[in-house]
Amino acid sequence: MWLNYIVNTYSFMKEHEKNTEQKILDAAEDVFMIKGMSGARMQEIADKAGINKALLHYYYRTKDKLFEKVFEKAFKIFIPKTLGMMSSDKPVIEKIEFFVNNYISLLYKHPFIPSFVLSELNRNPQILVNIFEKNIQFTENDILENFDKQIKTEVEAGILKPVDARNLMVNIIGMCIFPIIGRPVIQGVLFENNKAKYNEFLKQRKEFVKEFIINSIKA
Amino acid sequence: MWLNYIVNTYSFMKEHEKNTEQKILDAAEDVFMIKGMSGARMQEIADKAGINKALLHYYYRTKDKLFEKVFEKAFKIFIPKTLGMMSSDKPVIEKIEFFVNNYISLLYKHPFIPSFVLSELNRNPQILVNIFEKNIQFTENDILENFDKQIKTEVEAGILKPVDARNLMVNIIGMCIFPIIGRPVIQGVLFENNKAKYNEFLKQRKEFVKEFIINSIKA
DNA sequence: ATTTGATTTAACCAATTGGTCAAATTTACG
DNA sequence: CGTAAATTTGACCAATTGGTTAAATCAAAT
Repeated sequence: MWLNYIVNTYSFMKEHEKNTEQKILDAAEDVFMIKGMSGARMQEIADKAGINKALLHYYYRTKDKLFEKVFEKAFKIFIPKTLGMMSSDKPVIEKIEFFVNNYISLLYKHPFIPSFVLSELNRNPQILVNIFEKNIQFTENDILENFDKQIKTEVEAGILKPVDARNLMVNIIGMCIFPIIGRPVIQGVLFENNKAKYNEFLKQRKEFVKEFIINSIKA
Repeated sequence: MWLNYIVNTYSFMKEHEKNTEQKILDAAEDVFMIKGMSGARMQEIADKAGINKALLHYYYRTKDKLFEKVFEKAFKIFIPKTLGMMSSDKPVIEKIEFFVNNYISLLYKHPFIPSFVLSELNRNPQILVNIFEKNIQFTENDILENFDKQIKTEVEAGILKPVDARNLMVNIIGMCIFPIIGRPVIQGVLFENNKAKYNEFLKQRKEFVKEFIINSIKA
């Protein structure tokens, strides 16, 4: 359709109106996210995109290249946003409240990404190195260093108990991410496989986690 | 070798002394754990076990049956032990200290199981239902209910702040498990991909996590 | 209308994969 | 020993998989 180049500019367009490249990427995301790299089939991606398998290879030459695109997109949704949530000049407690709110919302919006990214990364940690090489200057170390100093300042000001920044970060992310990654186990073992109960559980997590952290580190 | 049935009884035996069935199971564990169900190759398992591929199918008829055995073993190492650590009549704080110590040790001993189990479970949650059907009466609900009551008692006794048992469990497990599941990201982003620094980090986690939890829930 | 370049398709291919089978070898046992 | 059962092997197969190719279609500029 010759109108494509106009229509494609807008996000309210429906499936058949998108250009092929985007349709492929969306389909690939769906399939890779659930089946993983080795479980995904090029034919299934083609079917879901409503195109021919040869066309898939016309746009993204190999499975690996397509996978790389999908993985990198998923990875970039999380890591930079995660670190971004930590960089502001709010006091630590407020920063943590902000972080937990936004991070859990992000997880709720993309529930399949964490399991996908972490399991593929466990299977092939080399992917990370490639991403690092491509995106030369990640400022994550500055952010961490900054957070560390801020904590120390507030400890001396008598606002916080002494606490290691890295350990704290791992605690926070672990508490947020585990209910998502471990959904099948949690829903099965803790909630008798009741989907509604699990969702209800998720809804009250934000408040519980925030209170739990603050109780622990407030002086 | 006709001595096999004697030799195999003991655990100090070397690879070539084990019986074929066990050699296969060990090899399958190695391969499935790292490559996952769809990434694993029967040929690789056979090679690693030092046997013929046909022999693999002689002992475990299909890939699915072999996978099921490996998965169930991995799953059973964690879930029952995890719940077991919660069932004692120690006071809550002591119970949590005991749990964190033992759970992190367990994770340290089997670092590939959590990622393997959770990612396969995310890809096919049905597996859980099958396991539940096989092992009819899991007593996890009693244990949870018990833990909940115990907390309420200690809250009324002024020992603990009010805290929901399920949320607390998810927090504890999340904090313990995330450093293992997220190893590539943590090592890469937090520790400049330095293996030694990551290991050092793991070593001090027990103390940090215990203190973090207790600080949070102690009245 | 013709040409040019980008897009799309159907048919095909070589390699891999899970799985089988009949024959050979080894083990257990009378 | 001899023989029956269990174990092990090499050769093989059908299906699947990622990927290719040449031809067809389409959009747009001359």
